[in-house]
Amino acid sequence: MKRDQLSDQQCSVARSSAVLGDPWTLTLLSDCFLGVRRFEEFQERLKVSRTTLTSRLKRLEEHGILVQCQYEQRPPRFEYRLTQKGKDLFPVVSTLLAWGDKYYWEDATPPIIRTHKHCGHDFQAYTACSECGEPLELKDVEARTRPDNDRYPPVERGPFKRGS
Amino acid sequence: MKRDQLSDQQCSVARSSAVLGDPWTLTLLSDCFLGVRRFEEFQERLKVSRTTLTSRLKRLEEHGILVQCQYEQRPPRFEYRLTQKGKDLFPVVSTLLAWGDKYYWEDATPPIIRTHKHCGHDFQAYTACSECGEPLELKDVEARTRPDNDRYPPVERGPFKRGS
DNA sequence: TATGTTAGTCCATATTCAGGACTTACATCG
DNA sequence: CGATGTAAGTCCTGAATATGGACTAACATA
Repeated sequence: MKRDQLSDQQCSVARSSAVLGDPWTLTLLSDCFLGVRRFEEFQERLKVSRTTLTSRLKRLEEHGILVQCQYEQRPPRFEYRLTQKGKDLFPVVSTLLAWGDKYYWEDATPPIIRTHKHCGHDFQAYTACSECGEPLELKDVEARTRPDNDRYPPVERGPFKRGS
Repeated sequence: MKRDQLSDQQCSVARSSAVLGDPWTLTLLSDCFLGVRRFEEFQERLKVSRTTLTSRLKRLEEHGILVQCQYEQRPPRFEYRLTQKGKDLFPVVSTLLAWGDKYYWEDATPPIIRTHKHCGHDFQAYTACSECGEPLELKDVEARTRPDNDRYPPVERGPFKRGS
């Protein structure tokens, strides 16, 4: 299967991955959340080739995650901004960052520190249940596929069982 | 820059992306959380080429996210299981899934439904602040880079400002 | 006029991927 | 005994994608 066919799968992770699933896109989005908006700035920070950057920005635009805005008339200049759909990726990037901080910096201070203005503390993101607000743990989650989902049938052994 | 050099960057998202940032890896992990463990089963569900699957499994193993366990002596057969580091990716996959459910299924029933055994309800994941427990919102977060982080200097315009 | 800036495009080479055939090491069926 | 089946891969070839650097357009500034 090719990457763009992933968009047609009966699985939200597969569809999301078709758009976000490459190393530059995720890092690029992380930069968006830090306020980066311009081509040259992305290129300098990511150190990705200009062709690849162009294609990633285009894909994110096609999928409605970024919009190109003109910020100068003459000469015509554009920048990229997050749409609401893009802003809604904030939790994804935040949890990815939290995981990276945990496993790639361990006890050291991570390279980017974030403060929650609401409570005034430096924080990490964690994930919780929308219904009861408790932190989400793998062992408390039971997944089932919708009956008509023949593309991703349930696993025989049953999800989340048998130790490691 | 090449993908594996991302692992050396002063940015947790970049490092995480170096390992997870491709469409198959994320979908593969999602299947791991559904209980999938065997080569043939991954291959059949993901419909990815066998060579690519082999390389992804190898990478996840090298990074300590999966371990290969022998589940049968004769003939020797192996399966892949999540380590603790791998299980800690559950929030990442969960938020990615929540985003996909929101934007690719809108009001329809998403293809995979998850129940929180703790409270008994079907749920979606949301992300919160580790210090005060409030749901995390982009506008409440202020990010700063560690002073000695010359690789990812702060953005001039300041993070998270100026509307869209 | 010369140089600089921003947002790209173009091109040659290098790397990676898809899809299918093949392999190894056994178990089972007739 | 020989044929077929199964799981977990490897090997191969052609196709697609990425890299890095040069180049371009459309202006602004010195």
